[in-house]
Amino acid sequence: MAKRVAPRKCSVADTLELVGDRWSLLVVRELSHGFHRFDQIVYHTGASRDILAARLRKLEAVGIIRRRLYNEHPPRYEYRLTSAGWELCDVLLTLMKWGDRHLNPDNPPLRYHHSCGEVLDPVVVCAHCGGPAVRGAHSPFGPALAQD
Amino acid sequence: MAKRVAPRKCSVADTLELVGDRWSLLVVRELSHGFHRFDQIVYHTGASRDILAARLRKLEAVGIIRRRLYNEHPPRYEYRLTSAGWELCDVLLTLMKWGDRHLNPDNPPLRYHHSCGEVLDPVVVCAHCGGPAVRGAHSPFGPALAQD
DNA sequence: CTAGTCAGTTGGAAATCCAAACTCACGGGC
DNA sequence: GCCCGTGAGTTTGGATTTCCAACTGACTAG
Repeated sequence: MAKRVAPRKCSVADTLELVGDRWSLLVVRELSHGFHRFDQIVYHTGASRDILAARLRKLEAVGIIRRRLYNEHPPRYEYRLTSAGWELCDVLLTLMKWGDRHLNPDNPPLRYHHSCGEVLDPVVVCAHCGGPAVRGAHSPFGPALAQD
Repeated sequence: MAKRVAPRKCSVADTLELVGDRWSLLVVRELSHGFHRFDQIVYHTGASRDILAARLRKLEAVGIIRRRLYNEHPPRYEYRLTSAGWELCDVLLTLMKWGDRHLNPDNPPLRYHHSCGEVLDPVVVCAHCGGPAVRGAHSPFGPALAQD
């Protein structure tokens, strides 16, 4: 009997397994902005405290954040992005750009200065030629497509 | 009495409101790969049929996909990305890249040829200077930060 | 006439989410 | 000593969402 479903094994799915919920990426956003404490993250994201506690555990378990004791007696922890966590900021930037274009076209709620002096306009390009990634991407290949 | 929470208004949060669940971005992935039909999407994503139906409605309502009748009697629909939907592929590429690096470092399950002839290596850069976006991004500004 | 296709819908159990209250260990003011 | 405030959680009880399998309805192929 044939399998009913065969979810495609792919890195997008694998990554979403870790951060594809309502709050995880917002946690990364807050940490990247320098808010490291539990109550600050609750305040700025709107997540409920129990869910946030669970997400912090999960993100720590998979190596996206690291818990740091900043006070003994009583033990108080704060959270920091690991290098893997910082790399998720690329994802945040593309999400932000999409939202700026399609949901807040008139005044983006948040922008960054870039080290070049301009306001950052993040684009995804091919590392080899510098051309737009999506428009030039074609003919996907790899094990994830073999199963069709 | 001070408000207990004040979720930051930002495009990342707004975008996640639309696609920040377990299945929506996988739907976009499948559509971008040329799978447009309900059963194909069920098969390749693993989403349950009722949830998928609900997500397709939502994605259509917000303008990420478009429903197209391809057969009358019985009415059969297929789904296509709108231009806004295609732009989400940038998000998929950054998610894929992160997953390739951190979850599937040995053999990425999926790659793309790029129009330049190389295998696509997507990077997020500043549109003005071409430098890495994240490393050079600093001093965020805008209404989303005013509330702190 | 039977089996298969296909885009959903339905029903019920299981998991998850949420807001608010509570806990525990402190520090400070009086 | 006693009360209040801070801060990172945990508990609670109820609402919501998700999951899964089975079902529907209108066809088509053999």
